[in-house]
Amino acid sequence: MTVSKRERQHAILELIASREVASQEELRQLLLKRGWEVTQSTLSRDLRDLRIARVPTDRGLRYVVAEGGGEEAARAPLSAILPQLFVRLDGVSHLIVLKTVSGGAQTVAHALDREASSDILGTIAGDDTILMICRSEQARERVAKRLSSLGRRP
Amino acid sequence: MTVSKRERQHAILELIASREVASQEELRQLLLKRGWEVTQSTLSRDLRDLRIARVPTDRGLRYVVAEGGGEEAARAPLSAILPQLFVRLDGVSHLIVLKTVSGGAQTVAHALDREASSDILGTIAGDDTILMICRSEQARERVAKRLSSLGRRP
DNA sequence: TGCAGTGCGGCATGAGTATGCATTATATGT
DNA sequence: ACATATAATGCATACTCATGCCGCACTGCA
Repeated sequence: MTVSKRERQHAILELIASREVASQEELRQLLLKRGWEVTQSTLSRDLRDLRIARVPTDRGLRYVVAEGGGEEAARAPLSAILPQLFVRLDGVSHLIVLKTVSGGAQTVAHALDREASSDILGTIAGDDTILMICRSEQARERVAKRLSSLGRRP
Repeated sequence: MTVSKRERQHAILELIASREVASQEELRQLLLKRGWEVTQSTLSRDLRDLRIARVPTDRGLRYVVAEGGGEEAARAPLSAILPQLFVRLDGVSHLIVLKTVSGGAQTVAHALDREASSDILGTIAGDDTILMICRSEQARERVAKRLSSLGRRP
């Protein structure tokens, strides 16, 4: 019964939103009172589907709906995404400006951040442009060289 | 060593912010590589202190920093929000790059703007990174010093 | 009507986390 | 410096959650 699953998950969302639920067993009891009889296993899967997490609060662990409906951006390595998204690159002083295809900046910036290069202090991304702050001009040259070659499609 | 606890929790914050961590055991291994040797118990407590939760994502369960007060934090002074959101800071020339937990950059940037320091020409914030343009290198040093101490959690 | 395909959900159990208790380190008062 | 109060942490274990496997219900199709 697909309908019952949907309704149950809906009930779960309402419960989580309206009270403090600390465990799946507690949630199970609450659902029981409303006529839903399920096992902890099912709740574990429901909570996964609904992206509901158990977060530490002042009053202990509580289930809450994870924000942002979950993060975006595939966690692919730079080498995998850059050839697809790279447009061009330029630099001056400690700075590099990297252009990507429209909407690609955040993805590339995250990939860059994940590499945690000491040459790069940080990145700031808009929609299709990334500003990278490098530790020095030498660092900038190294980074620019590497990104250029990575960005060059295979 | 009280200091070590603070530093360790800071390291955890950075790790969580920059990689996908699926379990406390995995986190323990990562910390080991950086010279921190602790048990899972301690990590459980650290994660509680830092309000880091394990949320379901497309790629499985991952630890993420739970969002702080949100609206509430929006008007709080820098000294109140920075300890919660600060990850690390670095600077070069006239620039400071401040890393925050995911989604924290806008909040911190607003707080910075509200302080209207003449040392800072302006700020640009992405999702988890803020670029601050300072009036001079001396100004940069002053600001960096202050932010570092504010960011150091109590 | 019979059969393959798909999804849901229980059961059992392993994976993963939280915590009471005891110990050791650190801070505070005299 | 010594004694006492507090905080930090490890250990062992109870608690809680995630998941492989299996059966059942339903669907589409020949």
